[in-house]
Amino acid sequence: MASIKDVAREAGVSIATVSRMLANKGYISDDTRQKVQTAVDKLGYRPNRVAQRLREQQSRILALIVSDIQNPFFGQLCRAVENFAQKRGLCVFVCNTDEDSGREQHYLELMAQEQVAGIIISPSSKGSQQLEALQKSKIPVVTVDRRASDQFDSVLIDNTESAQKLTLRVLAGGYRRIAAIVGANSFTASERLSGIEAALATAGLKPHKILTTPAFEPEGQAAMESLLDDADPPDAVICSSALLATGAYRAIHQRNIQVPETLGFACFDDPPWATFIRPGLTVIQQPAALIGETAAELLMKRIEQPDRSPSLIRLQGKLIERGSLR
Amino acid sequence: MASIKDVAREAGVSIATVSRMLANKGYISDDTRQKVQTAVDKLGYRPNRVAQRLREQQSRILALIVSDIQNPFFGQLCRAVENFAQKRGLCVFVCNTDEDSGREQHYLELMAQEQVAGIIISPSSKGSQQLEALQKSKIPVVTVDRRASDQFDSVLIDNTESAQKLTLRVLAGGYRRIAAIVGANSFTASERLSGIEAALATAGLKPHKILTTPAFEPEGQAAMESLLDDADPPDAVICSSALLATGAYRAIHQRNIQVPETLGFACFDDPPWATFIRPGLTVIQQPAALIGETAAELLMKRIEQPDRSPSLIRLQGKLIERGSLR
DNA sequence: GTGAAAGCGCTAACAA
DNA sequence: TTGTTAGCGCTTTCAC
Repeated sequence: MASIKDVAREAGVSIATVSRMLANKGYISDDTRQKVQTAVDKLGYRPNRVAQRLREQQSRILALIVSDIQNPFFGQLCRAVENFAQKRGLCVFVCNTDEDSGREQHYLELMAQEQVAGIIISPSSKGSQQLEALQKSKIPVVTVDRRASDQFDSVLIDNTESAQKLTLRVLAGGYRRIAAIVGANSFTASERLSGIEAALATAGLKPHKILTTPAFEPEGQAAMESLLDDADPPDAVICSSALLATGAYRAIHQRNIQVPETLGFACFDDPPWATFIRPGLTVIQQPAALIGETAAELLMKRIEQPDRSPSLIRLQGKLIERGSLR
Repeated sequence: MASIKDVAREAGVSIATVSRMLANKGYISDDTRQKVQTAVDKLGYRPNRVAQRLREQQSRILALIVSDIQNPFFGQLCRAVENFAQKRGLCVFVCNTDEDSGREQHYLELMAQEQVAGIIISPSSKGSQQLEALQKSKIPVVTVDRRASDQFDSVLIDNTESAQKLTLRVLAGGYRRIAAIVGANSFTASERLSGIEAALATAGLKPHKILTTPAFEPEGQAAMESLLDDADPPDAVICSSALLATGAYRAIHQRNIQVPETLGFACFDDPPWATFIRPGLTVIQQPAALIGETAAELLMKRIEQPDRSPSLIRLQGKLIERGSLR
């Protein structure tokens, strides 16, 4: 690969001139500009970003660290971040942690070594280790979907309010024995749960049952099965996330239970099958793309002004009715 | 951020010694090793990968360029590539092209500037521009899902054979007026179409109708609607990809058409809603994770031996029966 | 065993 | 308007 030296030699000028001309900095005579351009074209020269990065101490790389890019929510988020980056000539490292704090740690470390300009992360744990690593390396960080500490910029939805909205809708359907399946050790899930409880309280109710479980599909299915097997089963179930809902709905589906008549069902997130079942799934939809875009913008702001005080942006979850509630 | 200089000063040794010790190269006395380690720990030193990269001329970064990471097939593929990379301490740039050759060009260019170690790409076009760019920059390239030229290593499924297998299954259901909705300008789609035609030919049949359309959801829906509106509608439809099938099924769903009785339906890829509809969707499933892993391995081989002749690896598509065919 | 020094490709301060 | 040069942080010869 041709380097700036080759171009300089070819054009009969110094490397500084080539650099200036390419960066459009300082004055360059039309004649020289011409010569350099010709040399660049002839050699197919491309500036080496690695060298630029080392020299400029500024990387033009963003890191996105999430549990799993296959999760449609994160997929959407990723696209939004990537679109943003693309417009500005940035690149994006995508890292999946599978909610494994070891993997998270590994990537945080790696991204620090890579000198990335900033990190957008959905932190898997509130573990102090991770946090320390983030703080220590002075890399700008924005957390999404979850809040790790008030030291970082964060973009999330109004989980509690959205959960209230959804729960009120369940109550409006006449359901009274309302159970919840919620993710374990999850900031988001606990915010949502408190919204559910608050809404139920306004009707003088308590949750019929609360099942707390790791937020994966099989666990969601198992949880729903145990609810259905109960001597006193619920008449409606709310799941705190798409993966849990997917498993839960599978159980409902397999047992041929009538939704919404026998059982009301609703969840957070908008899984891809939500419109393929009958009736469709009533959900709180997160504005994933907007979250991603907002996070990216916030990150750029922090990169520019490292000392601004951290902000917390809450976006609105949207209730989408499709029929899985009476 | 502490640099190797700081560590050297702190430990009272030269930077060469620190470098050697960290890379575990050459002999180092236990005493020095101790001192360096202490300094490293004290300063929280992390080697700067950007500098390493410039010096070693070897980047430890892989690029993954696909149309859309939100497509579950590419999501799975991405995870497989990322898992592979993670194990080896590599990072992955993820780039989405939306099948836009301008965007593809942009990223190819950018990845060359980034000096990535290799590129895994699902090329959106056979456009010569793109190809040239790939060839010119001597970066190792593996194409997945599609073949751009026999100059590159490729990993894909046996599209034609799989299509035959699926079509024979359709025929076995007693369907005879079999239509196909296939992606336009797509290498993969045309391979699949030829398999469909070949299988039909063995039964002395021709496709009842072939609709060629950009492989997106709305187009799939429109195509299916036009088939259903036809005076002589098909009794079975095969879609060449998940996005088309998603749109197509939406049309079927909205019109309350009986599957598999009134209409047999099958497709390539395994959309997430495949098990949520009744009956489930019969598909040719691509081993996405295996494709990703294989591609990553192939890429590493080429990085190590740039001159080995390009190989084409065909993996088997898997017929999964779920009831959408009689 | 260890250190000095060159150089990866680039930008920017300073000189001319 | 252009060139010379230092130096970003690192690895790797080559001396000692």
